[in-house]
Parts: sequence; structure tokens; C-alpha cells
Amino acid sequence: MNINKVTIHDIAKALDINSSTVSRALNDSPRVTKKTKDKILKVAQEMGYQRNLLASNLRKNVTNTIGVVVPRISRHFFSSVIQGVEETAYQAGFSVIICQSLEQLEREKNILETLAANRVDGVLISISMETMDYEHLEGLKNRGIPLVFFDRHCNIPGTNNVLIDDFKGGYDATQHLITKGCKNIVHFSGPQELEIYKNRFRGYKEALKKNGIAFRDEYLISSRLMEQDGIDNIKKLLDKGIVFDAIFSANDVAAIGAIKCLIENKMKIPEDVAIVGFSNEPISTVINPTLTTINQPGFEMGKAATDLLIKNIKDENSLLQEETIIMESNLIERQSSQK
Amino acid sequence: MNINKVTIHDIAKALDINSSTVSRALNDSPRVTKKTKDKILKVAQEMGYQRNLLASNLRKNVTNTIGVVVPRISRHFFSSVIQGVEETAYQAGFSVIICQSLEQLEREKNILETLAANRVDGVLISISMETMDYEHLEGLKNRGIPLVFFDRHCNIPGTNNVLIDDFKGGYDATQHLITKGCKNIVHFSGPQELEIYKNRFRGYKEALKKNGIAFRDEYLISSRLMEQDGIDNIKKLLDKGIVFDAIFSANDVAAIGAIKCLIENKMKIPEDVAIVGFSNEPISTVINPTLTTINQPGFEMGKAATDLLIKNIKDENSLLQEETIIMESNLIERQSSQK
DNA sequence: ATCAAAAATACAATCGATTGTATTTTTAAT
DNA sequence: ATTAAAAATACAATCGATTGTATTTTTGAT
Repeated sequence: MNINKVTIHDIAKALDINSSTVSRALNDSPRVTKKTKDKILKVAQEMGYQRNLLASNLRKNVTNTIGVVVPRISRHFFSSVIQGVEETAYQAGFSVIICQSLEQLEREKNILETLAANRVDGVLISISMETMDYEHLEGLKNRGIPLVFFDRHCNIPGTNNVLIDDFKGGYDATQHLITKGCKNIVHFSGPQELEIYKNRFRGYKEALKKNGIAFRDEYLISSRLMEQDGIDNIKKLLDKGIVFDAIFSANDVAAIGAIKCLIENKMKIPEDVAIVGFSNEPISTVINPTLTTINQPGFEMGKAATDLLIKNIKDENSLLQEETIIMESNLIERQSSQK
Repeated sequence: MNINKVTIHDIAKALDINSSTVSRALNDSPRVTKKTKDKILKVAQEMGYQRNLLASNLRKNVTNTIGVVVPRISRHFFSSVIQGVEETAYQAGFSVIICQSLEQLEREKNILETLAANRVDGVLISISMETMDYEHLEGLKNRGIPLVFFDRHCNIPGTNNVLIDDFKGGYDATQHLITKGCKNIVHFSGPQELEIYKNRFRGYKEALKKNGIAFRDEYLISSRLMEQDGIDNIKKLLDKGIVFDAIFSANDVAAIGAIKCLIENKMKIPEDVAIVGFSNEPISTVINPTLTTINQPGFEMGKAATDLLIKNIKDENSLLQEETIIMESNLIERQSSQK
């Protein structure tokens, strides 16, 4: 039920002029005299005219819109990124469409289809945990839609990325625990197919190696890193009687689950088990004990990724060139690791 | 840089048929024979055709898209609502555009303009804390775009709403504190111009009255209810030497700030000050002490609001009729109020 | 007052898909 | 084989805005 059907043609008719003049007036073209412009703007206002962007974008073959796809909007890291994206995009005259895959590959594919069908000018994405084939992502590029990955990227050549050094993050977290005197450090990881989890795990192993600690297979536990996974991981460790005095979790949420479960099992944190998380979710400052974690500069990553994407959109030949920006991450020490 | 320029006309040319037949085939119209359809679908696939929704939507004057506007996507309550919205909308064949006003009226206005210009079929909104005039909201309805409010609604006649009973929420929270023996209950409220805060405050006053406790002006503190506001509120109370033994905060975030500040000031919760929040954010289960709060069924509200909106979209005359759905809210008792 | 140059505006095609109507092709009954 | 009815496909207008080109109007110099 569309009441407002005012088009530039209606305005043209009302003023007995041509619609092309109306269009030019509304776009403040120098080809229309100020007197005519004023007249048109006034009538447009009175008639309640509003540009139909569907028609405009169709004709111009540009939408000035970018899509940003994250696993979950409710994660603080991702909503920070989005805030950076929005700020940068708006300043550059772009609208932003926010989408969440909920960690499901099917949804991610659907989202990209819809964004492409709506002819967004570019896409920012942090892939889901189920994303192990990249057809849908390559499909976007083949359609000429620039794509920039942030945080959770993937291993295809010629992509643009804004990342942190996950290897270093994993290394720093683990080295910190070792420095605090921990010897038996468990690692909660995400799906090993994702680059970020591979790299955090590599960093973990490297720190062990540097300190002459042997890596043990049973210390690597991969999961979806939800709170319940943290709980389940601890239960599994305790059930199997595996000895451990520290955990490096590849995200904060699973670390929170672990803390809750350990406390329930009467273990002391950090005395019995020291813990380091990843991402610096706000909840890590509230839990007792507060959680040591690796901070990721979400807002800045969002800004950088958007800058890179817009550069891609504006530069016709950019689809061929590859660029990766690495942002600084840093360890934030809190109670959970203060042995 | 659009590489893919395949249109139905290209497909038509390749097969030496008319584009209208291609269009009908792609839409699975009974007017095209199966043999032709198969042929067209095959070529469309090969050529990498993808429907241009701008053109399609323009012609059909329908986008099958709804917009949902929340103050912040990072708030758990709102992201739950969004999840409910998405689930219901997708099942009904609608896409969802997620937008956040960041509590700014200017952004809210912009968002609604953009959504309207993009010809969304309907809008779901929970207004910002700055939204005190409703022109932009009425403007949408005047343009024939159905609008449904959820949670933070506003006082204009003929609207559709999905709410909780905020009066009851405020009453229950306050009565709970009184039952626990509190006599001097401070209320942290949001901007008094918003219906939900007015109603929660009315509930608070009514509970006091029912229990023969006089309301005191200095017990009402209005703010934007951010964490820092909770902290500032406590500082103000302590500075002024105002005596209080309980807080009913109109959201959890300010309550968290209050808890942090009270603990810093060596006060015991709940012994010295009992606290009840509002919305049941996940953080309320993690903070120490855990926070008693009023639970709002976000996911269900999202589903209900979307159902109502889609009913509005499908029913031509519905713009005139008013409907308000009240969902159940309930008090969740946790440590912060167990005197 | 005349006329070329400049300025303002009108005309018409276009973006890509949809859809009512017209035309062609097929089917089937005689 | 003929022909009317039915089925399949083609034609052309349309959605609303944009934009290159054509036309008209205005300006200003003579």
C-alpha cells in the first residue's frame, strides 16, 4: 500500500516543465538555473517527494551501499568493527547493510546472494566457522564485487584483508602463562580449518617449543567456542583425569564457560588453573576473576577494512591486487592469570 | 567495476527468443513450456546470470524487505529481538535490513529516510533515547510504510506495538525489594519522555504507595543508563549523603555500573544495598554478585512484531487499525537482592 | 534591431525486469 | 486437410530516475 507515489514526473507535470530538469534540479546540477531549482525544490517539498533509490541506483548502476557480514552481531568485537565500518562508510557517502551468518555456511551463502542481487558496491566479511569452501566468496569477486576480509579471513590468493597477527596473539598468550610458571597448558581452539585458529594454535605451539615444553595432543581441544563448549571442555578434561594448570582459549566466551565450570568444581583461578582468553569482550572485565585476554582493536579494524574496501570500489583495476593490513593486538593482564 | 552484466536480454539473444519468455521461465511461470524453461535455466546458469533486484523491485513496486531499527545491536536484548525478526521474516520470504541508531535522533531520522528511499515494505523500530518528536515516524506511515514498535514505543495514536508491561515490571521489581525489607529504594530511570521509563517509574511509585512508603524526589535519577551513568549516580548519592538501601535500575547496564562503584566504595551487596536491574542481559549472570533482573522475552517479541508487521504489509487497509501485543515479563531472582 | 554565443530547458533513450496484450504455433477434432 | 481452440511465445509499455543530445531561450555585442 503505497500512498506516496510522487515521482519527478508528477513534479514536472505540476510545474509544466520536463522531468529531466526536475531530476537535475534535485541533484543540484549547474545546468538548472537557481530560480527554477528553488521552484522545483519547493514543490517537491510540498508534494512530499522522495527519491526512489531503486530507480536511481538501477540507472546509475551504483548503490553507494556496502554489506558487512559477521558471524554474530551480539559479539562485542564484531559490533565494534561494525561501528568503525559505519563511521567510515557514512563519511564517504556509503550506506551499510549489516548481516549476521550465525556461524552457518548456508546463511552466509544466502546473505552474499542477496547482497549481490541488490547490487551492493562491495562487501566486508568475517567468515563463519562452517566456511571451509570458498566458492560463494570467489563468486562475488568474479561478479566484480570487491571483497575485504577482516579477522576471520580465508586462504584464497589475491584477497584483501585486515587482520591481527594471530600467531603473535597465540604466542603472547602462551608465553604469558609460561612466564607465570604454568607448564601444562591446554588450548581451546576453534575449527582447525579457519586460518585464525590455525595461527593462534601455531603461536601456542611455538611458545611451548621456545620454552622447551613438549606439545601434547590431548591439550588441543577444538570446538565452536560457545560458552557451553568451554564447560564441556573442562568436564572432558576432568573426566579423563588430564592434568593441567592453565588454559589458553581462542576466545573469551569459551574461557568464561571454563571459569564457571572450574569454579563449580571447586578449583581456584588462577592458583589451580590460570586462564587467558581472546578478544577482550566486555564480560571479561566483569567476571570473577577478571579475565586476562588478547585485545583486538575492533573499531580500528572496521575503519581500516572500510577504507580498503572503498579504495577497491573506486579503483577499477584493484580487483587484481592483493593487500593485507595487520593491526596491533596486545595482551591485557587481569586476575585470571596472576599466579 | 561490474564484470557480470548478464541480463535476461543477453540470455534471450543467446537463445534467439524474447526476454519476456526468459523472465517468465526464470520465475517458473506456467506460461512457458518445460522444455524451454530447461533450456533457459541451463543457459542462465552457464552465463552466470543473476537477477537484478533493483530492476525487479522497481517494476514490482515491492522489495520483500523489512527494516529493523534498534538503539544498539550490541545489547543482548536487541540482538535477541533481531534473531526473532530474522527467523520469522525469512520464513515469510522477507529479507531484513538491520540498523542501529546508537541512541541518536539524527541517525534514526537518516536511517528511516534511507529505508524509505530504498522502498522497504515495512519497518520495525525501538526508538532512541533522544526520540521525543515523532515527525519522522509519522512520515513513514504517511508514505504508506507500515510501522511496528517494539519495546521502546511512542505515544502516537493508531500504532502497532509489541511491548511488555513496563508498569508491572517496575512494580514487580520494587515490590520484590520491599519484600526483602528495603525501605529506601532509589530508582535509576531513563529519559522521562520515553513511555517505557515513565511506565517503569509509575510501577515503582505504585509499589511504594501500596506499601505505605512515601516517594522522595531525590530517589529518582534519570540518565542515559550507560555503565558510567550507574557509576555517576552512585557517586552523586554518596556525595549528597542520601541514605538508601536498594536500587531499582531501569536497565542492567547502569545496575552493573552501580555494583562496580558500590563495591569500590566498600559497600556490601545485597547487605547494604540490594539491586534489581532490567532486561536480563547475559552479563547479569556473570557479575559478582549476580544481578536480579526483569526478563524480557526478546526473541519472542521479535517474532511477534514481525508477524504483526507482515500482517500489516499484506493487509491494504491495516494502516488505520491499531494493535498492541503485551508479552510476559518476569522477575529473575539472583544474589544482588537476597538480603 | 540583428545575430552568434551561451545558457536553460526539452526530448528521448536507457538501466533490467515484469506483465498485459497480440501474434504465432501447436493440438485435436471434424 | 481444414480450422477453431488452446498453448506458447513475441511485442511493447512500464516502473522512476538519469543523462547525452537537441532545441529553445536568453544574453550581449554590434
